[in-house]
Amino acid sequence: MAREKRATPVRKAAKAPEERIRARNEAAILKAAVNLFARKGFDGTRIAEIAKASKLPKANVYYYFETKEAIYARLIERLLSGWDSALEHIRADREPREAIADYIAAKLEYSRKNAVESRFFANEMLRGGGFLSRTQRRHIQDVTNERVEVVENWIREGKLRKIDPKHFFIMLWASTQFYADSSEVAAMTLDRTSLRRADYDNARDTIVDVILGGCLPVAREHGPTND
Amino acid sequence: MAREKRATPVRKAAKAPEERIRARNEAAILKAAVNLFARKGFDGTRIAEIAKASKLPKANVYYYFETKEAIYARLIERLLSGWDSALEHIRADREPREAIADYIAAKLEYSRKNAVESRFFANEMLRGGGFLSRTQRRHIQDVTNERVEVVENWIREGKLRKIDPKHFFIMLWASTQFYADSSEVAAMTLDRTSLRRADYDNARDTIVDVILGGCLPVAREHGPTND
DNA sequence: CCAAAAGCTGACCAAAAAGTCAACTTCTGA
DNA sequence: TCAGAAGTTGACTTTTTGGTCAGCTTTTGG
Repeated sequence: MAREKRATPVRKAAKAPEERIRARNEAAILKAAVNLFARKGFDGTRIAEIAKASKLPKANVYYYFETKEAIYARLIERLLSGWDSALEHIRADREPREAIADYIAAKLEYSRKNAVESRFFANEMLRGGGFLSRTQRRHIQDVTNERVEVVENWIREGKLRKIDPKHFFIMLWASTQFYADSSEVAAMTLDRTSLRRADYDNARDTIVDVILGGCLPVAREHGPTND
Repeated sequence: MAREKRATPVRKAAKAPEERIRARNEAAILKAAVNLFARKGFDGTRIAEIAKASKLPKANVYYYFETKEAIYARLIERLLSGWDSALEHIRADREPREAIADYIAAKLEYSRKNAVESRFFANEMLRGGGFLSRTQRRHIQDVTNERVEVVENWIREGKLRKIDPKHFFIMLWASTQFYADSSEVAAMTLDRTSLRRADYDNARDTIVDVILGGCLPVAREHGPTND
């Protein structure tokens, strides 16, 4: 179509992309699917369940997605695009104390608000991560290595104690991720039926406190100073 | 039907329990099952897969276990009986530095040697932990609370900084558990295809280093000073 | 040595799941 | 307005799965 579009009548209500039927239904399917995959994993999730949860006939699900794999792959892709967001707090031009505290807070907030996505990813890891493409693995490594260098710089500048940056990142990741992936265990430990906002706040304070105390070079004044 | 263990007591202890046919085959089934459950979860695991992996005909699996649930329940039970072993390092009569370091080392060693069981448990948590009985939940809470008291004592005695004991335990649990449950992510982070013993050793050193630095009261000299 | 108990298993079944399709309705742009 | 594209769906077939069973072999206590 080499013809330019002029102003069309407004009454014809050009629909926003999100309003389009395809976009709406695919979103419904993906939303239902991520919930089920997060709980039951890839092999444990039935297409019929996804259909029921998204309030569409099964045949309609097949109209939008060839296979269960296609749904899963789309979710993986969507998830990975947000992988790096929290890590962006770890920047060379920041003081480690604030940067690390912000990272922990951001990661925990993500665990609280996006528990389903976190669990979905955890499930994929339990499966062995076989669905991740070479490119996607590379991406995770690259993003991590980038931030490892920042930590190494901090150590070189004497702003951080001499610790292994990668295992340090794993600690941060694991400690925060846990509140999403294993929230039941966390709740049990805290004698609750489910986690409240206050629990996440306490988690943040404790993790920040212990991690900073453990990685900042000298005795700090952010804790009790009883000799 | 008549599939219970023998109705009449055995008078002649002919064979060692481990040598008995029933014990041997049940063990084979459970071993195959825990591997599959760990990877694919309860809903994703097929009885036929368990049969194939344990090199027994499917009907033979049913001879030993009524249902898939029965296999799963047995595994849960067996797993929980070993829940507390690592926590036993946390004793009031020990110095927190050594106790915590020993706990971390023991927990990581368990992650390395029993990765499958760890993943099995993680999968059950992802499912929501619905298979845990009230008694089993209670057990987890009791065992944890017992050790929380030890930590509270240490804090009261000034041997530990004032931190939330429960979130502290969650940190320890999460950081060590991660190397089993998400070993693929850990391996990716470390630019490896799979984790080696040296990686676990580095993990232990880093975790002990950071955790002790973050929870012991004053400037301390526990660092390995290896340079 | 033998009878009973325990163990074994191929073949089978009903239910559930995946996957297909043709006929239908709704939407869209010109 | 209207033709074709997009969307919808009940009904269908095929495949997989959980679970059963009758009859066989092996083990075991006496």
